[in-house]
Amino acid sequence: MQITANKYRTHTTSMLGENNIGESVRAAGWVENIRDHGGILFVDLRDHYGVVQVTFSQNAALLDGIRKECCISIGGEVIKRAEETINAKIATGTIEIRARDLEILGNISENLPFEITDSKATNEELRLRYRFLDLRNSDAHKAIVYRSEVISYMRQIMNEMGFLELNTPILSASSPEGARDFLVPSRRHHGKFYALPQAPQIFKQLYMISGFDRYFQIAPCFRDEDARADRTAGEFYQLDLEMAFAEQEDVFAAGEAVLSKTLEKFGIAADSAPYPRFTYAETMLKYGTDKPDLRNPLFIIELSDLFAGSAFKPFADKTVRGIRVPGMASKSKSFFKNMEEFALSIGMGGLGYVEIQEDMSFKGPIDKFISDETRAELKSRAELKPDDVLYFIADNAKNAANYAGQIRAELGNRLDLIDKSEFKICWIHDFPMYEEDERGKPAFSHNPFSMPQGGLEALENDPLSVLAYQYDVVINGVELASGAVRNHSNEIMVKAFEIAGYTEEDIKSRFGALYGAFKFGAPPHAGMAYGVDRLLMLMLNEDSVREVIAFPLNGNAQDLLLGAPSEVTEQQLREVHIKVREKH
RNA sequence: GGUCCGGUAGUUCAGUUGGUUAGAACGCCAGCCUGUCACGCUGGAGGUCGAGGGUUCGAGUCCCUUCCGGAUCGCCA
Repeated sequence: MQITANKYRTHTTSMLGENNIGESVRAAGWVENIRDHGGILFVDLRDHYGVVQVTFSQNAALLDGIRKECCISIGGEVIKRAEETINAKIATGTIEIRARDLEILGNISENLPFEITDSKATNEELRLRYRFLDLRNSDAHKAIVYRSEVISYMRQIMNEMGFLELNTPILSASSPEGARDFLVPSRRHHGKFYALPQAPQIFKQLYMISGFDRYFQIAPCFRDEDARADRTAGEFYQLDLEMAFAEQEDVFAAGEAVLSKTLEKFGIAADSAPYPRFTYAETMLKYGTDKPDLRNPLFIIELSDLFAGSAFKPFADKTVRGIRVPGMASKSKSFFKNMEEFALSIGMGGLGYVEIQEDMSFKGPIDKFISDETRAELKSRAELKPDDVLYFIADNAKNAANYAGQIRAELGNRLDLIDKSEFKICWIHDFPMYEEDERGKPAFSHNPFSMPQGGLEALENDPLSVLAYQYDVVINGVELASGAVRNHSNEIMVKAFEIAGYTEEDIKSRFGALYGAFKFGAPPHAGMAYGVDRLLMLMLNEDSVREVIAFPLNGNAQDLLLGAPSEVTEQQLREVHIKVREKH
């Protein structure tokens, strides 16, 4: 990190070391702490790169009025520290600067709203209001540097793989499908609006149709939907990629390459590629979710057939799933009671279980409803061993998988079965093209632009049985990427939309750009997009995406630092032909 | 919009069955201290207990309303 020496500094803290001993240097940064020992005072001077200790003795008056977090420039001599005063915790710990002069560069800092060295302990609202102070904290600061380095490396990998970084418009058209758009009123076109892109989807497909072979972009995406811990309000970044003349396997290979190389480069111990794959149907049965946390060793098994005509009403003719929990029978009564309470809290009717005794007999309230034959089948199917517990989840076909998934996740947490240091990656593929909506009609379940497996002919079958070339990457239960082989044929597009209740005219009016472009020869193409913020969150083992974004909106989609969203002047509103209605 | 949890000093929190002047730690201010690096020691300032209303002899504590924050469901093709 070389800098040009100027009146503020000759060295950054990272440039200072034992080879500077005896030199006259100048450093600039912020006062992290002042330790006053009477005859000698120590100042920790922090810059972007690190910290160096500065000492004052006879010239202590230089520090009059100086407070923590003042921005200063210090001139002085680099001194080797005595052996017993070396601080191994900092990179510059074997030296210090004996101050000769001091210049205050900005205002004297006011009392701080929170301690910089411990800012993460403060509530998030206050941190975001003073984010420029929060980001002085070395961990928060490093997260932003790390973000820059990771993104930069991903760019490098994508370039090496022959992808071109191509930009797409920010002011674009509102799309009727998907998330709520952020709208931008037009001044020149009365009553009309731009929309910020939810994703560069249409444009990257248009790039393919334009003959560009491989596209990528670190793309900002905007969605006016409520935030979550793993989902920022308003905007987020994707590593978006698209490939022409590509099949699903080509995207898997490219997607695995960029992810595994990035994880390796940054020292994350993760599964190496190729990543395990699960079809949507498999993961819904085995893990009860389409974003399984594979760190949790528990899994779900199908038991419905064993209880088809059962005397036990709650199981009879229901979808019944089981979860074997090894070696858990010794758990306290309250543990089982609390699990049942959890089950009720998520809407389940109850949560049955049996404990497996030493002699392999079952114990538990519902054992009396289980026949010897069923008991034997359960033992073999669940591979039961003494001291195991077998949980039963029974409900209608629609809810059973979801409930079983939640029970699996809850057991994993309560029994502390999840190794937080692990990084478990998988593909989920073969998503259904359609699902039933509230009225029992087929609706697109994910992306209407995906290619149905089997093409036009497959669309003649029961819509709910049609699979799409649609896939996700999941890490530790977080949906990290999503992608698809795109439909590139108008014939299939018309048919696919017809099933979901749209006419050809609907397509022309709503998705006219793609429909019109397909008419002139579109290449088969496929792609995917990684959530950059989520990936960084996982790599840094943070619980919230907001930790890896320099200036995130808060949970209510507000920027407390700049005060967005804000009211605007009447003049501004007039220019864009907007009248704000009274709130009621 | 629903559900759950929370709001007490600058910050993080404690506060018992409703009962004296609402506490601790860190930070801040003053004094002392020449080797600390979470410096130490002594002293001090700092509170509309989110807001409003109610019950009560008495409310941080109980009730109602409301505002704010977090998690979550809805939503996120």
